[in-house]
Amino acid sequence: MPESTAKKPSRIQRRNRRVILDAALEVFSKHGYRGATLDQIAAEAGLSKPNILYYFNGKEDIHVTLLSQLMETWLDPLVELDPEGDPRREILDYVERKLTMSRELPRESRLFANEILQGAPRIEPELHSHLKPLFDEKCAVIAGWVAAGKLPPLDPQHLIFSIWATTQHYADFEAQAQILLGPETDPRPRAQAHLQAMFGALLDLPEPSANG
Amino acid sequence: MPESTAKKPSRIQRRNRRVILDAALEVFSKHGYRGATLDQIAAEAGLSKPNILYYFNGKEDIHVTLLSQLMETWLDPLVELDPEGDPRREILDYVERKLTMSRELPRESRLFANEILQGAPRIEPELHSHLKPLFDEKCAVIAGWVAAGKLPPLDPQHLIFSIWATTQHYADFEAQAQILLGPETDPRPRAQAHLQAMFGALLDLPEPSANG
DNA sequence: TTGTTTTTTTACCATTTGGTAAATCCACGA
DNA sequence: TCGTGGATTTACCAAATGGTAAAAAAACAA
Repeated sequence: MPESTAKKPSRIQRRNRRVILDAALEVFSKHGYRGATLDQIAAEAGLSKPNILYYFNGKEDIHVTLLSQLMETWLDPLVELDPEGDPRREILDYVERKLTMSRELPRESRLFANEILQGAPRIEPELHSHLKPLFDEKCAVIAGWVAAGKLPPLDPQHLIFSIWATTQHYADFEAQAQILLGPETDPRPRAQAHLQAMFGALLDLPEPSANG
Repeated sequence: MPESTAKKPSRIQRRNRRVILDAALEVFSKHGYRGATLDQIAAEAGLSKPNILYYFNGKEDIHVTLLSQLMETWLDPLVELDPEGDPRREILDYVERKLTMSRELPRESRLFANEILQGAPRIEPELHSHLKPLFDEKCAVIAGWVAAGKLPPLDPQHLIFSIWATTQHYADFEAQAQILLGPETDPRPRAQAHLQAMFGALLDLPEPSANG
């Protein structure tokens, strides 16, 4: 049992665990936790089912491992939001990073969406320990910008929700977008323009009046 | 078999089909299609499993029936967007209707989100026949407003996507919002203010300059 | 090469799950 | 009240699914 003891994992172990997690990401993100089967994951990974269970303690273990590993990547764009930077620039760049991520990591986005949709039963601890502190921290940063008059009055929490919702939408609801826009082209270039305009408008300070 | 022939459904049939569909909405929206079981639906409905299969041809039949019935309700807020109304007012009212719907019909929102996330396998025909024509029609309306100078230049398709994303977010990602904001209060009143400010800013016509 | 450890396969198992057949119950009109 | 058709339950089943035991194979250190 490679994972019970804390020994050094062999090359084969590292490779196969990676292969399994990648296959599981593919399958879980497409069918959700209960919709995914170990047989599908095994087929996708090119391994037998018992072999998969040699590397992981079970279906849930794979799922939790995936979500935990993903958390860091997932939060990274928000981590990069710099309290010292220009507020408007920082937020608009954050929007762009999140949109880029929805293009480059759509499976991860759908995996998270699936998990949250079902009430976050398996990832709730991670949300409390990782997401919430970061969220609170960055909300405070934005609130500070507002208080300093560098941004118009706005609600930091719901601003961030809006950024998450609008950017992840292009990964999570891709099937709908393809039906409505056609499957040919990636809608994200136009989405990028639209989102920059929308959040840009929200973040615009009113022209300081001459008599102020 | 009550549903094979097109006879008048009895009072019992109407009641039980309604009870089953409501139970199925509860279960499907919570666990997704494959995560939901007929036993769960039966328990929720207070009927036996074979009795459920007496009223519906199978699990998929229940799911498809649910989605089809929901489609009308779901599209209603967009149907009401009036080409003759004031553009800004119409769109902001649409945002409010969608947000209200995410509060009053969160199960429906999650049911759709689940289905789209998995690639819309069972609802795709409905999306083509119902959603797409309406979407195209209303995009044309908004594009007309833009062309008439009643709205600033904007992308109708992505505007609608943003409205969907931001409003449905409060139903679909409720678990996350509860962790980040606390489970006590409904975030939607503040969301309403935020979204009105955000879309309001986007829809604002620049003050016509004096020399223009 | 040989002995040992890690990895993989083969052959299963118990449970869950969607679904069915047939018997039974029950509402209701004549 | 009785008969009939609709409604419900009981007793199942076959397939799918998560998981295990143990043998076989491969990798590797000596």
